[in-house]
Amino acid sequence: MGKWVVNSKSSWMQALSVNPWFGSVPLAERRAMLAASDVLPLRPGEMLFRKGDNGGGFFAVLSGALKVSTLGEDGREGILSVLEAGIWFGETSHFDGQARPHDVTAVEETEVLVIAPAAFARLMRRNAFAYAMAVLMSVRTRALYGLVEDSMLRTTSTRVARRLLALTHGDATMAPDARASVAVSQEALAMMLGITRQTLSKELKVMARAGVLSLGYGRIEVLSLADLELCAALA
Amino acid sequence: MGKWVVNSKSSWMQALSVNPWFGSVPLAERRAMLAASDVLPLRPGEMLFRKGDNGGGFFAVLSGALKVSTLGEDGREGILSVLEAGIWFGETSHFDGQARPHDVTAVEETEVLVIAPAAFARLMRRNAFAYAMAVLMSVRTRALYGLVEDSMLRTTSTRVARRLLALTHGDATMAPDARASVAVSQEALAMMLGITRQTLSKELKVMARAGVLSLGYGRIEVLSLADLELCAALA
DNA sequence: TTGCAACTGTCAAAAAATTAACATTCAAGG
DNA sequence: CCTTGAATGTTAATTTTTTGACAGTTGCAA
Repeated sequence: MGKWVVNSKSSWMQALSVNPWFGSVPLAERRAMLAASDVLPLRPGEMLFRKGDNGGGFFAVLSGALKVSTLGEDGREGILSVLEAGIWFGETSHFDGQARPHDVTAVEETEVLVIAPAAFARLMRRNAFAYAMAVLMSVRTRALYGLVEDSMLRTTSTRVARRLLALTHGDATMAPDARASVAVSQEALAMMLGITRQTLSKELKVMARAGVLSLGYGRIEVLSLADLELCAALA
Repeated sequence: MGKWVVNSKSSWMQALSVNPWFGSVPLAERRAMLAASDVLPLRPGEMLFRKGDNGGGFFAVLSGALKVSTLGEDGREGILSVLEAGIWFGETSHFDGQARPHDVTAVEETEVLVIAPAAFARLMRRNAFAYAMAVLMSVRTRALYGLVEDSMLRTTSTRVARRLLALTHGDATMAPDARASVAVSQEALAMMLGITRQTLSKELKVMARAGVLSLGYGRIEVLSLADLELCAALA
């Protein structure tokens, strides 16, 4: 393995370790993970895997972004989450042996780190890695419970605010600091919430008029994080 | 440890092993789990833990049933799942160190097996146990993804059919064979779906008129499992 | 710079769910 | 056997969301 490969792998270590989960994994395991991984480039629109595919690879986003989505019988698309740099995903199928539950598609020029099933199985024999995987899944589980709760007992406006808040924090399993501007179309945000663009537009307008947000073309600026948190908390 | 305790622990082994997940855990781990556990009896309405509680115990239902629920800000209650004999639960908080995300309440006379946090941590040092926990969580994750998808891109009638189907199969993480009769009030079922009793009643009536179900007092009979599966599949 | 595709804003009609109210039916205990 | 609390059945009015339609904007690329 040449110098350059080693160099780039150590720079991934830095970049990936900003993710709180990966950063909390013991260094020895992190090194073992990177040693077992390959890089896969994806063009915008290219699918990493499809719903129903078999095989238990485990992935991390090095750069770019992907969407996790499913198509309903009627053709409507639901976006379950957006995977950004630093996020690890795809472990579920390895453990339960079932097919992949959704489509995962690059939404821009993207590089993905791949740990092949055999390498993953080998890593799982290390107790610290197995523990780390359990921790990763517990975080995912909690996030999913949140989504289920949202749909069961929160109003549309609250759910909009909560989802926006999640996007400012980087969404998905884990990620750090908040950003003021979210690059997402209203169409896409509506798909994440399982509502129509028109309904979302109306809710966003209300918050914009209240001075919480500013709406742009394909992006939403958060003017007051505190106010947004208030919107997310009240109903 | 006296003869009777040992006897009852071995009978639990039998009873608990009908759960596909627990049954698939290596026997040595199962024995270690039971050796590390205690029994906790609960009266109807008694809470095992509350949303916000701290501590990472791990539990199994020996007999009876519990509900997993949360109260919205407005006081409406959402039932996330029903835990019946053989189901293991409560592992999430152990791994992410966060507070319990919901209330868990006995709905009838219930016995719960408890593995205390310290014992759980000890078990986690065994690789086979850690692997088993990862498998358990992967199943839970998949079930949760299903719920999220349902709320995003399925019609109410389909969701009713799917939830009923889940109940006939024992619901929750895992459980075996289908039963023809589900002992649940329409009120409770509506709470599981996040809809009102009236809306549910209307949907059930439609299916009853179609000969798929028969509605009783506090129970729903599935007349044709095949037809119910059809209802669950079409929209 | 012009054309175009993608995105946002808005409206009205239709569909769906909630709220509130009330009658009826069931089953368990006295 | 009868009372009573709990559960179901049903309706009308209201609210919310969807559907479908169309005009106005934006940003990119020819």
